[in-house]
Amino acid sequence: MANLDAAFSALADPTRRAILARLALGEATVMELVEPFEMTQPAISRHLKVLEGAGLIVRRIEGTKRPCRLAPSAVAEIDQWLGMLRRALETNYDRLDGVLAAMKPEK
Amino acid sequence: MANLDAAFSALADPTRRAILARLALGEATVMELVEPFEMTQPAISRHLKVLEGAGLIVRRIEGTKRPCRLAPSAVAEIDQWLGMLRRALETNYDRLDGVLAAMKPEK
DNA sequence: CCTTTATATAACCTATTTGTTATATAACCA
DNA sequence: TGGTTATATAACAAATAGGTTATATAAAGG
Repeated sequence: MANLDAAFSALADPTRRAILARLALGEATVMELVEPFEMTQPAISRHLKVLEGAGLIVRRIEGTKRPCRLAPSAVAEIDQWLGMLRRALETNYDRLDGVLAAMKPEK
Repeated sequence: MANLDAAFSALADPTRRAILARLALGEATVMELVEPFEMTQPAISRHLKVLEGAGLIVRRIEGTKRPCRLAPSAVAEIDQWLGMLRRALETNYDRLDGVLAAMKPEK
């Protein structure tokens, strides 16, 4: 699952998560994404490359601009993997509940 | 959200995801976790430290052993953040559906 | 006690990440 | 056509990650 590597790794950076949060509000150009950060344009361009590589965003070409927006594919894959963890945790909790329930009468 | 940094970053490594998948089946000691990998024990110990730091696992002390198991906290936080993305994507899709629906009659 | 077993830590190396500045490209506009 | 705007890329530095081997620690077991 090389894609999960890229997706989780992309999400590990707070700047990139902030970019995704911004894109959740709608499409934005590179300069619009640069504006809120205290960071140079090349730095943001590279973050965008990482996000695109991870399948988290897609870009159109519109004259000299490259508007970005969220892509659905990667999120689904991440959700699926986390689902495994979530189910395991629920199971463990159920088991723990069982243990606690069994202990109660003895007390 | 420094915790999300650590959690996503921890999940970005395939060895660590494999460890979590193993722990989803139940508690395991360090040596039990080392066994399936072609990697030294110190390497796995460090992966465990990263997972613990991210709040993804917890450890007991049992004599000389340190059995690990999944911890719930971090997964919930990740889910919450991804939920934001998920909702945004659904909204965009709805919007796209609307656009397509509006286009149909014109064709 | 001494040895073995389970785990952690230190020192080290290499590759990758993340920022920078400088520069290239390519569309737009006057 | 010549200047401006939007974006990408290259070259570089500093920090971090992820592995190794060697060694420390501490409980277990003869």
